[in-house]
Amino acid sequence: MKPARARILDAADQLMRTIGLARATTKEIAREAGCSEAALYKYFANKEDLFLHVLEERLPRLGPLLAELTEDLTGHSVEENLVAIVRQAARFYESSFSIGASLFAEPTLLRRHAEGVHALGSGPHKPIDAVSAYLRVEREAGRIAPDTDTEAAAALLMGACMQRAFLHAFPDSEPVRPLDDFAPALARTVLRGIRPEDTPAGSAPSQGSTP
Amino acid sequence: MKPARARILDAADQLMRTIGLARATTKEIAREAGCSEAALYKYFANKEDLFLHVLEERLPRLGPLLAELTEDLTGHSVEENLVAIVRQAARFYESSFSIGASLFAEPTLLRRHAEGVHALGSGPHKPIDAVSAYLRVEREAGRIAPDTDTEAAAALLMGACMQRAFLHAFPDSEPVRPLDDFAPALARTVLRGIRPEDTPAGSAPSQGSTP
DNA sequence: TGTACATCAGTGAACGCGCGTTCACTGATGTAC
DNA sequence: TGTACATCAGTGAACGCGCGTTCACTGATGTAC
Repeated sequence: MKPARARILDAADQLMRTIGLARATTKEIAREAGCSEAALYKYFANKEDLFLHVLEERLPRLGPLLAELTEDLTGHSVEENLVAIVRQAARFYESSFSIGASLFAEPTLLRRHAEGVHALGSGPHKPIDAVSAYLRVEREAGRIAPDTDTEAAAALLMGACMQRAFLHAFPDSEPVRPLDDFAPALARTVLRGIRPEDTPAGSAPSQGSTP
Repeated sequence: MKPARARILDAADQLMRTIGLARATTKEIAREAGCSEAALYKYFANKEDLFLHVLEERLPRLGPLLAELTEDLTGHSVEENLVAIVRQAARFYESSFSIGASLFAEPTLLRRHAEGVHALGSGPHKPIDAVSAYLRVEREAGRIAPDTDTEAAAALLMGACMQRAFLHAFPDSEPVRPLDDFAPALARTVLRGIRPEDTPAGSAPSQGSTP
């Protein structure tokens, strides 16, 4: 049997995902962990402290994602890399969205969590930054357009992944597009754009009111 | 002075945005609305009922956004339309994100809200659907590429707007890119793509392992 | 090996507080004659 | 106009319940001699 502390963290994590942060009471957590309520206070100062440790120790890290980006860049095409990035990101957001979102119900907890995350030099903008950094490398290498707004491209890709996680977690919602279909579609759209084929690559599609 | 019912809804809406759903107690709502706690129960069956009415009557509608899309399509360029869409969507998500997110702390409330929204024929996928529908019109008109994946393009644009709202609501986060900069950057990137200029428009950038 | 004590993980039961909700009530406004 | 009654918006005070937290305790395991 796992040590009690780990069981408590697992239980709290599990309950936050199922019955929600608001209904994850000390009684329920203790029941799920198979211990007494008093035991919670042997390992954590109070309930908020417990939740902060769940967030720190149980929320998926985006380190692996970032690692997958920075290595073997040139081994594959840009499109292949983008597909891999989108797949990873979509999974990451899918596994962390509902817990992350529920923090907005308790701004105090959210703030404390944000401080902790900030102190570790991390933050919710990190995935976008990482993708943007990857794209800058590709731009230097001449594998994407030299005037590419890498931040915008990264925001588009990561945003779509996060929104997909949101739609997935929303009840009674239509099933989301399968990842095997979603990831290539995003990569392809960002890479090629939606401009009609006969438009010259260098010209701006809209010129405003120039005569 | 406003009628009591409206003041109560305003107070609850306000508190959900500031101190959060979890701390928006009947006592606080009554205080903010300038009435007794008992008065809440003259207008709403219980606290959950009150919150559901806040969501229904105080959350911004996306009707205006949808309306702005469907009229005067051809009066402007595709890029101009996309910029307008992104601006509207970003504002919409910014004003509804924190309340919407906090519902994930109370899955029962979220489910009830989802049922209500579903019964009205709406849902969180509606903005994406609306943008996708707009893009299909442009595709029929030949103003964007005939093989455009309109759903993917819409998911990219709306996702980036929602993620921006998330980053904006997250504490201690770096300031988000101003809308006047953000909206044109997204529109331009989706329209043009990030492919290098010398790549022929018709050819697929990656061909996999074809010899 | 046996005995006395120390350490440690964990508990049952109680605590007080804040919550959502209800109840009998009040004072102001409208209405009939 | 005055009087008696009805309606209505809203309240003060209390209610019981569930919550997070604490306290004195227990039984198992380790340790010294």
